[in-house]
Amino acid sequence: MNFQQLRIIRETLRRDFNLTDVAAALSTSQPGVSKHIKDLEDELGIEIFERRGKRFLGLTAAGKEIATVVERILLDASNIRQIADQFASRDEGTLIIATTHTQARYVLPDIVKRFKDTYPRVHLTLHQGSPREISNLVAAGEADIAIATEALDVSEIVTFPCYTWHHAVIVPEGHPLCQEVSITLEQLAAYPIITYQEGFTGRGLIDKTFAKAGLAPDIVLSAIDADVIKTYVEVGLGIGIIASMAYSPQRDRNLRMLDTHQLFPINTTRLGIRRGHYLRDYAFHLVEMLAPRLKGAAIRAALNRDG
Amino acid sequence: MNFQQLRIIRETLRRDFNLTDVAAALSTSQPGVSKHIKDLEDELGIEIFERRGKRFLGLTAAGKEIATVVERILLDASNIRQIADQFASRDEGTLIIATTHTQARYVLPDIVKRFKDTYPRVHLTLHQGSPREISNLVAAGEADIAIATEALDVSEIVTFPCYTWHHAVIVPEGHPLCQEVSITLEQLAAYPIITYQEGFTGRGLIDKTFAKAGLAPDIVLSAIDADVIKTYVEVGLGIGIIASMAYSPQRDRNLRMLDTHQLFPINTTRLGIRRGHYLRDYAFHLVEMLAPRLKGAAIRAALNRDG
DNA sequence: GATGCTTACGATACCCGTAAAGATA
DNA sequence: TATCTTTACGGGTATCGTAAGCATC
Repeated sequence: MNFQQLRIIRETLRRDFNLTDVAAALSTSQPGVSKHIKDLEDELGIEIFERRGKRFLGLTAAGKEIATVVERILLDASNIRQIADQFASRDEGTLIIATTHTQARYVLPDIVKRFKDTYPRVHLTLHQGSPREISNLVAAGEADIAIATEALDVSEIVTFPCYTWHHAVIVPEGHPLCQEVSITLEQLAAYPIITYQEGFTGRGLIDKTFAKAGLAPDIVLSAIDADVIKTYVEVGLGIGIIASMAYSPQRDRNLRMLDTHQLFPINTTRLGIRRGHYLRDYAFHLVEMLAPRLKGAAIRAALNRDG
Repeated sequence: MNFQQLRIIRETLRRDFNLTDVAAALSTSQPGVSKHIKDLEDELGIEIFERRGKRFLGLTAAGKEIATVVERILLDASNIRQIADQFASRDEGTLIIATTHTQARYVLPDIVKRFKDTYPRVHLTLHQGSPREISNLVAAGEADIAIATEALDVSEIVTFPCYTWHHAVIVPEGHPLCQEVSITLEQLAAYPIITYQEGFTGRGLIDKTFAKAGLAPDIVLSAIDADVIKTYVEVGLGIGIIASMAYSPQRDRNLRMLDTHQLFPINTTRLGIRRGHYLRDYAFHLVEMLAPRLKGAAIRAALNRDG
């Protein structure tokens, strides 16, 4: 048994049992991949993969149990490298954050700037994606930290509350709703609405809120990001519901944000880290910038629980 | 990084940083060991071991963190082999039990017989040793299951209650205590006493019981096993305090066991398994024979908690 | 016929063991 | 001086990549 064999097992799962893809992903030859699998199966005396003829279809029962252990070994192997890097150069290295448009555009810029100032020698990478994509990146160990409001509840990932926020309503300058002192859901539902797509930035809670009130709002456009929403609110397609931090009086001069704190429930943006993943000290500092309440030691402990 | 390097790291800790011993233990050459360590340190860019000149003294700070991960990787590697064996041949394999004299001599024979009948193709090995030795064997992964009343409370080992028992007093036929209806600690303390050594078969509880009653018993002989104790009770050196299951009316015709249930607190014999260790199905059956209350699924869950 | 896996084979690199030298107690 | 580690070197093996062959879709 060697690490290359284990890497091949893992990659075979990720590449949907196509050994040609596996070879490409690990930048080696396809026959080599075949042989490694065969060698390992021979050594263990069992078949790890289900086959029809020469095609690979999936895992055997034994393969399923082995796969989880293989994942853990490879995670630990990368942890050893992380630990070494940590001691070799405390303030130098890489950090990959996977996050959504909302965070990347409206929340992270300040924090990233502070982080870069503190750790100029850390190579910080941001990966933007849908909550689901983010979640997969972190679960696969391809990103260190996920920051999102949705879709982080998978078993491989430990999440921590980061900060809370509310949805707000935006309307064009001079819109009738600007006159109202206290706005109700019924009033909102009377207008065409532009907001996030299902699965993005708390859309689920918006739907639930209207449904609970027995209202069927007319969603004329669902977008992935607040910039698109604002654009169409400006042209008068409807009123917008966005995360409040996406509104800035300076930038959005043609728009008004209405106080609707009481209408929609609280959203919690969470950060997610892969269970068992070793994080560099500077990563914990970033986490503390994001959520001052969270302490490095507590996070380390949570990451190693229930391995 | 490869597995041989990791094995060498682990063995270096176990052999107290003597590379010559490490080479012998892994049956390879000492220069090879040196080179592997150097190669790994170069690859990681840090020193794992503290050195004075050419001598190895201990782990560096980085080495300490890495060592725990190395342990886990090697444990998982052996788990993969176990899983493979499990699927290759469900009722065939090996099982190593580490236990004390008391268990091996008076409790396990029946269970071992039943187990051998059920699983004739499993190679069952018993390792007898002191509680401390047993504990080390299981923690090092050299035995699968520990069975003992003492010394299993180390962090690497998960323990489960197995069964409970009491200490009993044995005296030679015709001893004055045989006349007494209800015996007190004071009466016992009036005679010379023969019992277990410190750290064996509940000796600690015996001492505590007398101390609590303000008594200072005269321990004229401390032995490791009940057979030695019984021998000296027979020759009249004193009265014996042993685990009740060590007495058999048939075998021990020259001795009488006195009912002292109420005098000494309950002892619990526990079984211990290394945290994260994968056990074969037949091992769980043995556990169920030892403690019918314990269920395989619950044990598997406990072994994987708090990795 | 296109895609995907296995077998065959030669070059390379890695790993191991022996021998000798150097450091430490 | 005895013990222990490092350096140096040669032989063997494992790994890798290319090329060809064969199954599956």
